[in-house]
Amino acid sequence: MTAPVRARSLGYRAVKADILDRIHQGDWGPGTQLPAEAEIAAGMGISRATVNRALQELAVEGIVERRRRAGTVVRRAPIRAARFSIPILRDEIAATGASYRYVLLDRSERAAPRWLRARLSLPDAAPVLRLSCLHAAGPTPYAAEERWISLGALPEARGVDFAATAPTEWLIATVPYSEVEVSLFARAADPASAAALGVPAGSALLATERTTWWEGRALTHVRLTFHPGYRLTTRY
Amino acid sequence: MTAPVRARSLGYRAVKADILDRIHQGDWGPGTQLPAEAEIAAGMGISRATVNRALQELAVEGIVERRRRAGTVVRRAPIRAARFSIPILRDEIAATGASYRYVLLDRSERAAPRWLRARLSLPDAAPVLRLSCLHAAGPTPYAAEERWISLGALPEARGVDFAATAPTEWLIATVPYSEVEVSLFARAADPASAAALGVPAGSALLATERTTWWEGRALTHVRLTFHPGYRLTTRY
DNA sequence: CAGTGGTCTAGACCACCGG
DNA sequence: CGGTGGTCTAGACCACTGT
Repeated sequence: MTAPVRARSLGYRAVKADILDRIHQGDWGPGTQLPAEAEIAAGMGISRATVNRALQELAVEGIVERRRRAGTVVRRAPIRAARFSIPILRDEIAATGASYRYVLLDRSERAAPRWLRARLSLPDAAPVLRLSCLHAAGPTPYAAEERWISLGALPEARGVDFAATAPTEWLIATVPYSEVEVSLFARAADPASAAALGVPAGSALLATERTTWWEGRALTHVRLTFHPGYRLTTRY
Repeated sequence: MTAPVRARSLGYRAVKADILDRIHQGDWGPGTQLPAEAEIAAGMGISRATVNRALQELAVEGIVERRRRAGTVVRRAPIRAARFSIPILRDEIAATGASYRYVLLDRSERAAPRWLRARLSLPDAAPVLRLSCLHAAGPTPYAAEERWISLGALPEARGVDFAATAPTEWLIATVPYSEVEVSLFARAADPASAAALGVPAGSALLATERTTWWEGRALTHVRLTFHPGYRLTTRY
């Protein structure tokens, strides 16, 4: 008297929802081996390709694990991979309804410090452009940006008016697709960031660092330090 | 004399790589409209379904944007959605090569405080189990866990020996699939966390909070506070 | 070796939406 | 309206891997 899989005939989304329902309701508990694609397809009166797409998405989402010959198995420990979007600040601030404000606080050209040379694989005394900026939601500081641009890789940055254009936006327009490493961590506000954000020095703040390469060559490194109370949130 | 798209005949991955190459190398810059699926397929001598799969993945990754009738367009600002994995601590620590150590620091049953009732939609005076735990990599503290379990939803938690089993692992075994909200933020170490982690109070630490529901009912809420220097990193 | 998922194909119909 | 992507189908061959 087990209920057959309902063929709602709404396509692969329905198939996926059906299977997910069974898993959620314990019908197919962790470790359970699912019927083969062909079997599910036959049972629902649909094509195998449709079942495949549904199962493949469930695999990507970490709900099931699939191996040739071994079949499809419900994962015992769901993969805890959360997807946090790291949007362009302008968009993120605009999405809150506040007006986006950008201020260039400082600009200087200098030789790359050692840690940066190590990070970007730059030669000794490589010239870099250092920018210090503030992104704000109306009157409220939102994030402080410390940006380093390799002038060896991007000499045209010398001629750019970063008081008018935020570095991120210039970079997106100049080198839109590139390889990126992002990391996320907590830091105590240093005096400069604290002043920019209007918080006491030493405050615990969320920060991200992003290094960008293009064709294997390091272009830029940036640290964003967010206002207190900033959170990244996601559901799944 | 433009080079035709190479039909490497290695399947949709090759198609995707081809298209991605063109985008990376500026051949198809931001805002460019790509040929229609049928056109690309014909040009490469392959099936439209294969092209579709390649383009669909590029859309999911935020490289291109697709709309019916309007076609496929290279995004001007790539979506910077980074995927950070939030693994089970035991696995994360084991992956570093250190031995995983778990300690139950405190356990008590009490009425849920107001903030927790709000968070979990609990009635007044709802009983909860509060656990305080430490996860360590060998001798080094790794993360402090403050866990709240709704005893209305999970009364069987009363009988569990959390000195032997970490709450996460018991929960995964008990309610493996559920709805989760995760958030990530920075906080100054309170005295208890600071003591557990062996750092000065007030240190800036990365923390996550996770609330878990099952069939619309809140089960548990946990805050993990990580050791100083903890980073989440991802590449794309 | 045999069963399973991975992928491709050729064709089809539909939903959407810009001109 | 007509072109585009979204999806399904039926069939096929292949790659992998447990038994």
